[in-house]
Amino acid sequence: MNESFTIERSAVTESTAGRRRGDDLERAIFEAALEELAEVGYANLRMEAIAARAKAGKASLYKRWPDRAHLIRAAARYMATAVDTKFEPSGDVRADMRHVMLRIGENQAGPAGEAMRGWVGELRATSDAEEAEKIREAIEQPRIRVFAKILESGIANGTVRPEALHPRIVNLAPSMMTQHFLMKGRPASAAVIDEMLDHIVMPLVSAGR
Amino acid sequence: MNESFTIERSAVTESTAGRRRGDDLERAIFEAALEELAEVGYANLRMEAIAARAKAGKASLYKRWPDRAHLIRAAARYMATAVDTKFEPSGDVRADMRHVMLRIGENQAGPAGEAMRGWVGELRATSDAEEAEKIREAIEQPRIRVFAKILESGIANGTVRPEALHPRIVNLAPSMMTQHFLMKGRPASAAVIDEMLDHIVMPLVSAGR
Amino acid sequence: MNESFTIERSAVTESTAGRRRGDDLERAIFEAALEELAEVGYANLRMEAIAARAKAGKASLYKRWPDRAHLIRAAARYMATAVDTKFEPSGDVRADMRHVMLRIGENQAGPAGEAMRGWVGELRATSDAEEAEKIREAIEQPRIRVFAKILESGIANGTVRPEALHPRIVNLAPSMMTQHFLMKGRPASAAVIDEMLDHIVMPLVSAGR
Amino acid sequence: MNESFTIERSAVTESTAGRRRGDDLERAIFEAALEELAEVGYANLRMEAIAARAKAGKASLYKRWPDRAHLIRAAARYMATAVDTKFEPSGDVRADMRHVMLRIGENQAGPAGEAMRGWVGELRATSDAEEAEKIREAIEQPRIRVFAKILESGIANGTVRPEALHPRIVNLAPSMMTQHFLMKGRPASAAVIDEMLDHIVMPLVSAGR
DNA sequence: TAATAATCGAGACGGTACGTCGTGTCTTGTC
DNA sequence: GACAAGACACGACGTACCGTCTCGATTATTA
Repeated sequence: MNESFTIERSAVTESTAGRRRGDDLERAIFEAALEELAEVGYANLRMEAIAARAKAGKASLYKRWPDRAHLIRAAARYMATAVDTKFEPSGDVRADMRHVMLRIGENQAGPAGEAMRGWVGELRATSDAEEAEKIREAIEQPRIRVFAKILESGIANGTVRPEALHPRIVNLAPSMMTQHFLMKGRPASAAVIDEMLDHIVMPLVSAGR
Repeated sequence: MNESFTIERSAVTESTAGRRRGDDLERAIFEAALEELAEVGYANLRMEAIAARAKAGKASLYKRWPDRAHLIRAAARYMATAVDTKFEPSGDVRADMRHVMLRIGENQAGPAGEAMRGWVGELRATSDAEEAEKIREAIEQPRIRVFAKILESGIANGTVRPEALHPRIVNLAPSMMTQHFLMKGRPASAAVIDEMLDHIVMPLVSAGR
Repeated sequence: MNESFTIERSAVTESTAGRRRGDDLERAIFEAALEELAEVGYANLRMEAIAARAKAGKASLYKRWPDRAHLIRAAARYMATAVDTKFEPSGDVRADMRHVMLRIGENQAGPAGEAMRGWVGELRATSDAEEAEKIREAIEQPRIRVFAKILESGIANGTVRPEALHPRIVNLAPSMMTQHFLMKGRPASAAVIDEMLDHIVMPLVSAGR
Repeated sequence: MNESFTIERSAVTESTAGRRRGDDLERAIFEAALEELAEVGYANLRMEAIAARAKAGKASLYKRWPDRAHLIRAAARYMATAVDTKFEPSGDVRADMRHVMLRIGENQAGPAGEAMRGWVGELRATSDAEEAEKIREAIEQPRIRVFAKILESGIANGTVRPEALHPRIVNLAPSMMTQHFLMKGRPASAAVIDEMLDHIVMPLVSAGR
């Protein structure tokens, strides 16, 4: 699981001795929250456990975020900045998509997956629709951009038909990954991803049939 | 929201005067649970509120189901028996799919949607995978059957290519409905359904391209 | 502890096979109640435990007595009929008193003691004063009579002064037994009884000082 | 009923604004418990009612005392510190005893009486005998000391015989008060106290017969 | 002797209080 | 002044027992 960022950051944190403040403290809380999330899942997440693991007071948590939901969303955003890095298409559309989908799966297996699960569980039509929309876009937009780039490279070399750039199609692969993860409790395996590509995505986007 | 079944059943229930027992009581609890679910959502659901609305003791709830999750799953199953009735394809594949997808959306707007949201929120890779699989199949199977029937009717009249019966494709439309509902907080509108059909589903299943 | 009456009566009960009714059942409940009382004490007494031990339904208990308190009072009365038998004074006032006080102590060590403890615990100035008075008299009267008889025999042979028949003095010895049992949790030992007699009771009642 | 200490203390409590903690809170709970005790009696005492009256959470009660019994014992000790103040004998033994016995009666009519009733009701030979002994001594010792002082003053002026200092005799008057209160549900009246003194206590302790 | 009524055992039920746990607020003392 | 620690008010949890009620089985009474 995403151990990498934890180690990397904690090195920074521990360099500052004594009592942490401001951003330093915030980072420590995020990492504690994400570790808890990965260990016990959103449904069993306790604010007290996060505070204890971060060696922080509960007040320091509630000063920054009004409740568990907001804290986890912020933690998810914090993590996303480190994870969703660049991706350069190779030209082989199927291989590129497969690669990105596998990476999405790895991400879902970590705290990010649990964060999304919790977010979904508390979402309602009556909730603050605007904020929900923002968060959803924050999750989807980077992925859409990556898949759009892949498709554009395919259009450029003639393997993808131009109409495939329709947003509904561009978003199809990550949507299927999300749906699989939420409903089955674990990310799609490589075999399942292959099926998705061969029976759904590639037939839809391929040029010259 | 699904008031129909409530009225229908309470007629049966109230015919038996005095203290409710066994199935009578179970029905009353289910209906109270579903009403609460629709009103406050899974995240704000309280066992005490269900018991109070059902005019039952908490012990009567805990005697039957070990926790909130089991109760809601059972309530969802109870509801499903009344809702997922037959559907006869007309031969017009797109119209039939559109009709069923709209009905799925209506269903998601009621307690069934909140039940699924709660179920998803508590699902984890480490949870009892077997039971989760059973429940998921109980949700998906009836829908798969309906969509398979629609596609078969299309194959019969030559509007659908035979390869479209692949499970991954058959399950595509309901999956997109689920994904939309979970991530956006409300069911897909008619316009969105039209886009799904025109850009994703119909191109994939249509014969003679 | 008072096993004797239990064995004696259960012989009668078991002679009647099948389902018990009426007085037979009532006796079985009393004995179950007294056994429970001796085992767990009044504070931990459960109606369900009594019913279970008596192999009776709870309704059979509540049909006869409105609550735990009434049941235990009735059980105590039932037991008293067997225990408070006659006593013939020997003429030796101190020895007679000592003997009766020891018997009171034995009685307190059994279910009767727990019954009294429970009765005391629930007594209040605002409670039904009339019934409380009746019960208290039912407990005290037989004892008063015994001690009065002892003192009368002492007056007859000149070892006791006639003024000792004042009710407050007659009741003194059993009162001290009761007080000791309630406050110390166990009946007065023989040594304590000797002290009571030598320092309190005998000096008060003895003639010719 | 002992309103005096309530007012006196609450003045201290209310001086500190905001949320109460530590001893402040403890005092508030004690006073709430004693008021409840006086109103509904030990048998009908509910932890939730005490918490509500003290405007405290149940957890704050259970953090300090494991159960109702311990809380009430602590409350009784708290109250005793304010009540069992000094008493200086006048030399008139009968008048002094009468005065102290009347004060004991007043005390029994308040929450202290209900506390003792509850304590007695839960006492058993099998219970923690050591703690029970401690509590009993805490109740009796101050009284014994007062009565011993009275008797000593009588010995000094020749109205009391020296042998009257035997513990069993010294404790006799308060024991009779306790026994009367427990068995009759209300403290001994002045008339009853006079009888106790004239027929039991004074004859036993008076010198020169 | 069979039918009928009463009583019983078993235990489900609605309700209340329990003792525990987690939330979000607030206070204290430390850095 | 921001922080760690944790006490606090609140409220839901899941459990235990109360006193009521329902059910079918057993027993006594009447036909």
